[in-house]
Amino acid sequence: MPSISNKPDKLDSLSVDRKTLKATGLRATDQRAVILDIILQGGGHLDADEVYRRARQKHPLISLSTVYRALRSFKNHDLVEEMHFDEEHHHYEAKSNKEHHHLVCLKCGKVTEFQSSISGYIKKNVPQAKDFEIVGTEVRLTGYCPECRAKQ
Amino acid sequence: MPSISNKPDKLDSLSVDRKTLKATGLRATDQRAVILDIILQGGGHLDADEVYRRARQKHPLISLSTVYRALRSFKNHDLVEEMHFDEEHHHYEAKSNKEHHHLVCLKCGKVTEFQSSISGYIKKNVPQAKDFEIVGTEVRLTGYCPECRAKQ
DNA sequence: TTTGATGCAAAACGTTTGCACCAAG
DNA sequence: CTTGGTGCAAACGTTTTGCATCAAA
Repeated sequence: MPSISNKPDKLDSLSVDRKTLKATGLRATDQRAVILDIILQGGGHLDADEVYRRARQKHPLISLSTVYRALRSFKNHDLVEEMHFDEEHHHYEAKSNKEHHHLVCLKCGKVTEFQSSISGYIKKNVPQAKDFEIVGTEVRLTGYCPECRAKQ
Repeated sequence: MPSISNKPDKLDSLSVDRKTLKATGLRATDQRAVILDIILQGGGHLDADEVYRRARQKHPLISLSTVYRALRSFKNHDLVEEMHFDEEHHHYEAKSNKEHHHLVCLKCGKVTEFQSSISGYIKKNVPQAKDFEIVGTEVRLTGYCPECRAKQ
């Protein structure tokens, strides 16, 4: 029987992250486990600086370049996806098997996910896409979210 | 009767550009006429540096900041659109009234346009988009173009 | 013991800005 | 004349890199 703990599953999820890292062929350092955890638990759409800010709470000595290096490494190993919601930053989210896309509010910046098989629609309806080997579909709708529309 | 010229329509297109600029409320400087011309004739998908390189051929003293300022101004006045094909640069293309999207080859970087009313499809099929006021639809398919697939 | 990961500082990158000047209106 | 546009250099914010050190395997 494992020891009793009143803490949430922080240690557990970090040890899962360690396993994920090893399984992916990366070293299971504290920093990378923390960074991976933040992205997996973080609800997606975090930019590098936000990851850095959250990571420092758990691991105060972590450096920004470690965050960048980890994110790039995770991206290359298909653990996370890099998105481009605005022109200034990259945003990162956990790789998901379900095709989903994003609505970006131009006023408040909020990002809303939705699922839709747009790539299927495109493959069926776009002749130019026939000869292309499509590996990624990024759909980004911009506009104004219900809240911002109401406020104005 | 206008004077005879064996040149192509360079002067003509530049003077059209001047008219466009004035009609838009901008000053018709040589630099801006050249920049606008490059984008209008350039087949789209140029980044700021490429515009700069081409502009220097016609107007050697032009500066990079002038290019950036012109592009921003054109964008704000809806003469051009700013696109995000990759993470590093902005790309600019002439504003078109027809909805079109892009296939980006991950190998050679070539960008292929296609037309498709994806926004219509999304408005019909995505509940989250119902309450959103959509002003822009950017679809970016990544993959490998027929040429690169053949070579490999 | 090997090699990937780290922290720091410095550099690189695309882009923007302050300023004095110029030129279109 | 007025005001928007220009060129230059310097600044900006984000991301990358060189290097010596560290620690996972």
